[in-house]
Amino acid sequence: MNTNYHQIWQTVQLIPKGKVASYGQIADLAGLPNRARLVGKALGFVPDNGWNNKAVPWYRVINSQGKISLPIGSDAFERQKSLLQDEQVVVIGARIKLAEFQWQPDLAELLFQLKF
DNA sequence: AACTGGGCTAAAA
DNA sequence: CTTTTAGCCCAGT
Repeated sequence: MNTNYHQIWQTVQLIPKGKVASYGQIADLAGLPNRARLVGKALGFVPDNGWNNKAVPWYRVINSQGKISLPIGSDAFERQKSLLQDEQVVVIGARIKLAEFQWQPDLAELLFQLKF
């Protein structure tokens, strides 16, 4: 697989349970500025069934407006919403409440984990 | 070598 | 609050 995808998945794994981050934020932290769309694409490849959905918590990534980016009412949307709610994240409609952008990574720790 | 369409964004209306 | 607009970048085709 693409190196960029690994960089992205790796960064997404750093989002703590019960918190969320935006596509752009993940792109920046992964060292890929201005590539939010790539993050969306990369997350689309993460299997959401069984064991793997906890290895890479794709559902903790939302858009810059604080909302779930998937089409409202789609299966994928409902899946993301319930996975977030399982972690006590409040979701009203597509909008995330209480957990918006509250993930503040420790930069030193982040860089360490990314093996920079 | 184009061309296209995305799980995007910031700013403006 | 919402929708639009105009940038944006690149993997896949």
